[in-house]
Amino acid sequence: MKRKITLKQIAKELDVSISTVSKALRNSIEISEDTREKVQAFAKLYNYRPNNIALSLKNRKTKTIGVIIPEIVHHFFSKVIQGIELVANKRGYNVIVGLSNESFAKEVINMQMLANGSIDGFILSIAKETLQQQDYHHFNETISQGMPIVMFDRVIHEINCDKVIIDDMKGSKNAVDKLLRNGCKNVAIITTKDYVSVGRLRTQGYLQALEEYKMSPDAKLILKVDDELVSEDHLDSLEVEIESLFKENQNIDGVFAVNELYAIIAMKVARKMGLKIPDDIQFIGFTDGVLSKHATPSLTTVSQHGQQMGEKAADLLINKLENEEEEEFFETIVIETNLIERESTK
Amino acid sequence: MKRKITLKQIAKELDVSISTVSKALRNSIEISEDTREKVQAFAKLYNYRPNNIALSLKNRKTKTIGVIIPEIVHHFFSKVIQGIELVANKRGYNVIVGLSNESFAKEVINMQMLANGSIDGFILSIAKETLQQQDYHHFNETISQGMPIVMFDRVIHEINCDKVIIDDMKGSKNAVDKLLRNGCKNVAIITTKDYVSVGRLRTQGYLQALEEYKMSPDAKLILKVDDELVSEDHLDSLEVEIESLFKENQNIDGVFAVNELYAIIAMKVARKMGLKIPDDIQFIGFTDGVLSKHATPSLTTVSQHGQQMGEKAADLLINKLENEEEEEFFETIVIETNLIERESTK
DNA sequence: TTGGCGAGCGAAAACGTTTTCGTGTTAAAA
DNA sequence: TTTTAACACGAAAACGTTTTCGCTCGCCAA
Repeated sequence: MKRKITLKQIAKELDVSISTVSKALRNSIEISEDTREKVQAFAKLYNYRPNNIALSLKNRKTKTIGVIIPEIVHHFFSKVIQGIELVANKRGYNVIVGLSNESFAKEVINMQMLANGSIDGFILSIAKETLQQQDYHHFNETISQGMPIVMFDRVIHEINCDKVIIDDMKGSKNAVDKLLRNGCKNVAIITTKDYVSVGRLRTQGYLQALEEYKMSPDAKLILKVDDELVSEDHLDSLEVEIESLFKENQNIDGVFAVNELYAIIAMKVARKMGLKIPDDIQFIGFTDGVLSKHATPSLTTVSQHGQQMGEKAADLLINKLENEEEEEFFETIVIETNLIERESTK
Repeated sequence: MKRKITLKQIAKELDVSISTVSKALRNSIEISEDTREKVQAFAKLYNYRPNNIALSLKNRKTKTIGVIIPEIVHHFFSKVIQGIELVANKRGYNVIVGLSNESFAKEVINMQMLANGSIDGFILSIAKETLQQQDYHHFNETISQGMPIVMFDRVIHEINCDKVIIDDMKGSKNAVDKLLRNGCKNVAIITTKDYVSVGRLRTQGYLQALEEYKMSPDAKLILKVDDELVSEDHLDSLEVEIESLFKENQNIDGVFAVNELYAIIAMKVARKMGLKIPDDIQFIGFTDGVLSKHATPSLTTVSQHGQQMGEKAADLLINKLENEEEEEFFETIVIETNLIERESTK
């Protein structure tokens, strides 16, 4: 149960000064070859590694980035983390995660826990509650204290920081386009309440596509789901809502859903009602995940490239961290979406 | 772009010593009420928070736990992280994640990165490659340096540390039991190569169940999948293998798979071959996830309670960290599995 | 007057590094 | 012999805390 060995102990054992040991280990030419070899051999024997915390304190940087996401049991977010971790590790950084659980309070607390020196910068996606309350003081405070932030997916454009997003509007427009091109005459959308920015944008894309096809939107075909319903197991009521949407609008022959779960559930309802997919009705979901790929029929989706978003975000952050130039220049990277065609569309 | 304020700066501004500021902020009775109030007001104004790194260095503990898992884009592992994060935060700890990607080298490197003072202890699940190579020196070294480890799910019993596991054998025995009770006469198993301990144990449970029903196992009904095939998109060959399993053994009327993906794919193949689920053939998978719940038909599974595993592991680790008693006493907690019955069984 | 005591505060060490700036020794140059 | 330069190394500061110990008052009792 020996503690980790330190420079001081090595110095004592070898009867030299701490500085000499430090320099010897870093191969300084100041130190004679003799001493260098002796020290290095000893250090190797005892498996010496510099204490990270001490280095962090000295260098005033931790080589760690903090990631705060709304939830982790979620294909998209875990893909993003995978991407972040990939480039972070490649560039010598660690990743520390915090979950907000979509709660404003937890987001604030988590940021405070990390902002006190534990990390060099943040990568985050904003909690729904924060979006709803529109209280962004914690972001601004963090930034004004000199800690860079990169936001992804759910961002606030008014905040001065780097961002990585997808073109939600274009992505969903393309999807709806596809349905219309495939001959759908009555395309419904299953979306979220408007305060979730991505939901709003995806709805706009839907409307744009219709407009381009000279079709006027029908309010009855727009289902705005209250998020409370999606919390884990309250999906039954969502099924009911979708079922009544279908029953009251028998002419629906295409459905675009703003996430894969909604789409999968809608497909289930349709099948239960005896509809044939994709002959009677076609489906496209947003956010490609494991469900879409392995459902039957497999679901055509708009891929968000979560991992790529994570990689870009990490690169953006680390670039900022390692550029001392302080140029107050913020980028917004837009990741291209693409449509992955599967069995749920013709 | 002001830096975070430090004790030293406060001391200078108020023309007192650093010690006075520190004591005043911690409400020491050594300091007069006057001074205390003055200091606290100033600190509040400038939003002072003690620097975490400095505290870590001084206290020789970081209040951070390191988690190393094979992959994160995986329902089970992300559930575990969620559990870890939940109790860690509740008890004042942060969580820093490393991904091994099932690679021995990455596991070792990640552990080294973190073991140099960044964290107080590890929670981990072992990479497949490590299990295969049976090289565990990095675990033993870490432990002998006084850093506690808690292993979960994929563990090595020979290593002296706390563990959180499920009773894989019992879980799968129960599942196969269920199939046999439901009238299945020829139950196949889709499992992994034996070096993955959980795969091996689950296979044993399958054999036990058969034995109890006085049925002799049939080697042709045991499909050991090579993991290479499961890497992302090489699932086609898995489908082919399963298809030939079914074709060559037309009498199969029950399938037990050691993870949900295998089960889902097997169901797909069965359906393609015109079999009715659960009338002609019944399915049970191990590891409950999002796929099982939303597949059609939904899949009966053995739930592993990932979140609970994470919570237990975190509690175990933090207890050890906060108990100075050094009693060299290691626990193994076994989480009960339970069968979640859905549409894929009668 | 002296001694003692408590209140209020500061100096300094410690955590483990890195780095700057000496300093002493030796060998070469003058 | 004296000066100089190179060489090899050590002392100390710094990063931001907390905490122990000691110091200086002022006051009270003897």
